[in-house]
Amino acid sequence: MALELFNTLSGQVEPLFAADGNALRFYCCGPTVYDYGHIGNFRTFLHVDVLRRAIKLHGIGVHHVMNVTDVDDKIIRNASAAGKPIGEYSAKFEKAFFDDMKALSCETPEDIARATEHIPEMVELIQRLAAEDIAYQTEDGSWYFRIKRFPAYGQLSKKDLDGIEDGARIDSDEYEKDSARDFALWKSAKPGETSWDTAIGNGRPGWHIECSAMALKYLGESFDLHAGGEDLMFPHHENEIAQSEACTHKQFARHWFHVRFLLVEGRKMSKSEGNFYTLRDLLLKGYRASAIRFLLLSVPYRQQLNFTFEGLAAETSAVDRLRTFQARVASGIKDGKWPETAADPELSATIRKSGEDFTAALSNDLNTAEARAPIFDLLRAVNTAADQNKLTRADAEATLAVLAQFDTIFSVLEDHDAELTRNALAWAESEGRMADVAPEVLEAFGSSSLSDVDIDALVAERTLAKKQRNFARADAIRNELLEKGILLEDSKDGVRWKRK
RNA sequence: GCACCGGUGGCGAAGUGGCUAACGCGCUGGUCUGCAAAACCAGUAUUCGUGGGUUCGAUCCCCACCCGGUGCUCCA
Repeated sequence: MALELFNTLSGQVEPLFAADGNALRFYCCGPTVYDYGHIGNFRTFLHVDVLRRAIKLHGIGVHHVMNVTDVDDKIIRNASAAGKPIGEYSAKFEKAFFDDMKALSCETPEDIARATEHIPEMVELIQRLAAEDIAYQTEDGSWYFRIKRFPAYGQLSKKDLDGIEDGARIDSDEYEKDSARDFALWKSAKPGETSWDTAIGNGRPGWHIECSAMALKYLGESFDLHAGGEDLMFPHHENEIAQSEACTHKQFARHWFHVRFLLVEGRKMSKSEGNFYTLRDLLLKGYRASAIRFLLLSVPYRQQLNFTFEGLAAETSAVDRLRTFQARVASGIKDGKWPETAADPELSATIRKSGEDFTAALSNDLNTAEARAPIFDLLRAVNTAADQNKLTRADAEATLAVLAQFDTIFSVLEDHDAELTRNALAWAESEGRMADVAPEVLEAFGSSSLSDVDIDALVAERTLAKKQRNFARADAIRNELLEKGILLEDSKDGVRWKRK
């Protein structure tokens, strides 16, 4: 089934394909590295991750480029406040960003392009625009894009510029622009600010030009898809189109993919609302990275997601159930528990269908909500069969294959959660943020927490007490461990424990 | 103000002009257990914001209204 995706440019769901018949070339607007990434940022990147995984699942290669904006007003402001060069300042948050992406199991793009490493490309682009009289320089040395010279302006965000008042909102240092809507390509150097001395003057790039320059460099003048958060549609992406197409006279990106903003507890996430969360905040509160990923992907990308702590708890349970199920089926194969008899045709068909339904839902404009359903259908059908001793080895293996396919997209079945929480704890320690750590997290993962050896010893003591039918002692140990975040599970194969 | 999106069970959420309105979480009951936990099973919306209309038939189409959210400026 062909992968179909909504295209902001056309306003329609369209088949997605690689124009060169080989790899699908796409660009995603990445982070501005001035602070730690928040869950809103990651909702976008997570859905872009699903997009790239879905493309690959359809047997199409990907060439994914993501930029890192490592120079802009906020970085300059924050770096200067911290008394650091902007490079040192932004490097810290760039590393944090990629660590977070990894924690959320996002695949790494084929190319990561930093703005500061592409100044010559940007300068060249501005020169080409200047040659066509589309870029012009103002008295202070800044360069602007003359929107009047690009009639298609507004095509992506469906804006009719004629209806917008010209002359509104004139910035004090932008008074020289021909039109208030003209946007900056290059900002002339200000005293004390980082700048580059180039053929078009001493200054630094405007925000939009980096993406045009880098996309054209890595993906060519015309490529398949361009992605980002919904807020970037205007003006950022509109400006990218204008700059690039005015220069190349070719269509920039064919397909545009925009991810909607999320709400937190029903409101727009903002620092003033007190509902602003970075990934690290959540990990320190004891929420698992896998549950965060699963929640952020639970609602299709074009739909507003309401991020709540109740939802996070729900997804934690859901991920646990899937993992337990996978372990049950896999260990049964290992132990030779599932007979190698003829498979029940009905069950085999159900297993096959769940895989098909999964890919069909995904092909349908990446309907991640719909794609989850068949996995739980599979879980129920196979568990029931296993309970009734009707699960065969062949069906068990087929089940694992479907789960693996599911996980090529959702990527939540492998459990790295404890390790990721420990990493976050280590970070909090090094940054002096221990006050943000929830007591339970400290209890379960902190330096004073029980070691595996301690736990095993207590578990052994409890098992002995149980054997002696000293249930009071056994229950006391169980409660003691529970208070420290250790959950015991008695099974026929012995006692398992896990950290909550 | 203009524009856009949404309002489906306790919560989240999919979906369709007409079969029993997915799925997850929760809850209730059951199996298991020394008791629990975990796991598993079962049950859990005669109904899809309100009022009209179109239609043989609407949750799904049209109109109006109410509510929530978002964009029009930096933002993923």
